Amino acid sequence: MSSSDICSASIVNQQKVDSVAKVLPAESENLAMADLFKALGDPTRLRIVQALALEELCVCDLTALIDVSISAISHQLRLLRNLNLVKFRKSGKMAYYSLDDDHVQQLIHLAQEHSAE
Amino acid sequence: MSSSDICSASIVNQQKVDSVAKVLPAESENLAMADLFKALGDPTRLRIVQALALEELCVCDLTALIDVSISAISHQLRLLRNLNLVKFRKSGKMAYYSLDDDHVQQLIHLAQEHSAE
DNA sequence: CTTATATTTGAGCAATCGTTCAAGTGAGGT
DNA sequence: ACCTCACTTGAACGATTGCTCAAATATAAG
Repeated sequence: MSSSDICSASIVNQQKVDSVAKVLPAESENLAMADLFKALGDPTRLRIVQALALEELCVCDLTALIDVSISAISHQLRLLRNLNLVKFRKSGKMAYYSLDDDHVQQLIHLAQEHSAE
Repeated sequence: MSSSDICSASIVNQQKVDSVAKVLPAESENLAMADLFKALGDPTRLRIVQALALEELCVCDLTALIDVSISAISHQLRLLRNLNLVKFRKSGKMAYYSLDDDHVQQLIHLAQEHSAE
């Protein structure tokens, strides 16, 4: 994008833009927030998180609950783990997953209110 | 996925799974919630929403604020408009955009708290 | 009417995503 | 030891995404 593609300076309210730019979160924080929303932005992952918000479940239980392959569930659980949204404990052959973040339930609750409009 | 891919019934806690399945939101609601999160899950769109949460801005202002082409901003604004997250008014040649949802600011606030951990 | 400016739109393209399949790991059971 | 079961992982695939470019629209001004 070259500067000539930007609207003429007289039209852009530079003062307004500057004051907003000053308050916006830093780039790194913006990316981190987007990653969180992106994680919840897939129906399969959202279902996983919704389920784990209710009870600790093993991969097997989640597969029975969500109509997708065991492998797909496991892949998505790894992604959620990497974002620290989900934690797990091993017991024998099983892996029991549960939520690892207090904010997630509130986020889901708010989203539910929005889509109920 | 065939049924033989699912863990043996004796291991899956069917009672637990059933009770969770009963409480989970319907498929359509799940998709709507995922769409909301997905909209906020892109750094460009998140920046747009963050900026509009502070002030009403025109496409031009947003372009000056976010380093991406006018066209890209406009495309993303249409997506946000379709989800009723953003509204706009026309005044002459300009289009002034602003937030159209009260929950969005709360969502962003929660996400900020999460990523601050 | 012609020109300039702000925005929208459609096509095309590289990059990312979510899935399945097949192979691998690791803890029990026989 | 062997086999089974729960789960993980890597590769490969089609589908979706977000961008740019070019053309279209619309309003204002000369």
